[in-house]
Amino acid sequence: MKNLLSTIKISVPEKIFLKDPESSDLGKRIIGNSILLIDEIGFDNFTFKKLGAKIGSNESSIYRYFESKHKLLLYLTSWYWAWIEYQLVFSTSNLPNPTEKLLKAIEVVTRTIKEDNDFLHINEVKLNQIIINEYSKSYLTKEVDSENKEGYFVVYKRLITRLRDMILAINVDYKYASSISSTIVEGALHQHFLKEHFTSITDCNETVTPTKFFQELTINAIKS
Amino acid sequence: MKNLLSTIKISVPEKIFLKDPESSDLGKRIIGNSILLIDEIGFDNFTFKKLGAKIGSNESSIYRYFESKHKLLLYLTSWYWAWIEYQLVFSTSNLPNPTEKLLKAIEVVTRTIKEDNDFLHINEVKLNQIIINEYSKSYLTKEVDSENKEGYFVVYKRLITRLRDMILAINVDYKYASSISSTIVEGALHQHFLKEHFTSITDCNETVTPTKFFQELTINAIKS
DNA sequence: GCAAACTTAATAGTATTACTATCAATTTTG
DNA sequence: CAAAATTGATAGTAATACTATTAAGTTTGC
Repeated sequence: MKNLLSTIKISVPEKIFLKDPESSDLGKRIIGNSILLIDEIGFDNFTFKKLGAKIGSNESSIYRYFESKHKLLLYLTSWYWAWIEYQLVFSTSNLPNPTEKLLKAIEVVTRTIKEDNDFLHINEVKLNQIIINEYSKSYLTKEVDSENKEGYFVVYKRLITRLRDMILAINVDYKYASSISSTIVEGALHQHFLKEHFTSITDCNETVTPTKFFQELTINAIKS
Repeated sequence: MKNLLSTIKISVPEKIFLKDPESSDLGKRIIGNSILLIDEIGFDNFTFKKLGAKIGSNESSIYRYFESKHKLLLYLTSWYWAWIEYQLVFSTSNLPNPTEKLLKAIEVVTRTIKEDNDFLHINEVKLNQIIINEYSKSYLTKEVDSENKEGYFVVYKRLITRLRDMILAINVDYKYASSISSTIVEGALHQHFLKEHFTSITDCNETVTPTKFFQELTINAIKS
């Protein structure tokens, strides 16, 4: 994965940022260090002032890239889902068997991220933690409908749609292909959260993975 | 449901509040109007100052009931899940068939709340909307582990556990009874959110319910 | 019936947040 | 090399999320 990915650029909807953080050194430091800082203190406690201090830059400079910390979160989440989408497309493209394809796709969207080496300035392991802990906050807002119209959630929706199409390729008559796809992606994040904080209401742990759970669940759902 | 429920008191963990809001007229107005206000402007924009203005009382008086707006959200969510738990126990208690019991339980935890009349000062329809839009924010915090230890999430966890036991009563060998239970409850909230805001990634709408989706999903999962 | 205890309201104050605006210094580029 | 763009520094604002104090009103217990 390493070499291939490092040559492509993950594409995030342009309206999310004021100035593309990939276009400068400061921009990359903003992205790279915001991941470290949000992972460390949580999105609620995260401020541009603290980030400025961490990267030896000024609050006002960061505001030239993102108009708010909410937009920065939208950037990070879009980047993450675009990265997952790339892996999904890449790792399923040469599988001829539709069921194998689906199982692989479920693995890609539900697995724990264990290594970070694809992109120099981005720690994918910590970004994955941020997605688990903060993703819901990006859409659970009063502005969700207008932001959805602006296209801030296209990447996420496209990922769910790809998964749905793989399910329909196995069984066109399954009535809940969209709902099960959104349940797999959101549900996997939730199971990862539960195994870290509410162990009594999940079966997932170091040995039992959300991947296995959702693979079985999906196969049983669509094959009957 | 009406008469029976209005005579009982929904019990919320005591540590959540400084002074029991059920114990005074002001307390009830705080609860009742916070539901209306949070539903109207969203939890992020909600402040005790605005609530004070709405109920013709003072910010500082509200702080004597709850030490923060976060604690108030924990109160509302605990109250909601305790209310759902009551309905679950009550409406399944006299069903002899374990599968019928489970299907009824899934219905109770996934259905849309349509009427509010059980409790005088609480609008259950709007409270349900708050749970859909804000529940995740109550636990997606850096304080989740210490607050979990304090018992702030016991009601929710007990509800999931009850559902799990009904699944195990049908099939003791099903390996993911806890995970599917937590997926049903969290997933249903998510599907309700999607049908309001991201219609392209759900099959649920006015005619297709999350209830039917999760009932089928669960039956297929545990019976194979 | 009245004092003590408690509850509520009003006011003021604090540190922090989430920005915006301005201007100067530095770097890039055409 | 001059113009344009980028960054840094400083200052300022309205709002947030509280805490503290005091006074007025209400409830209660003997």
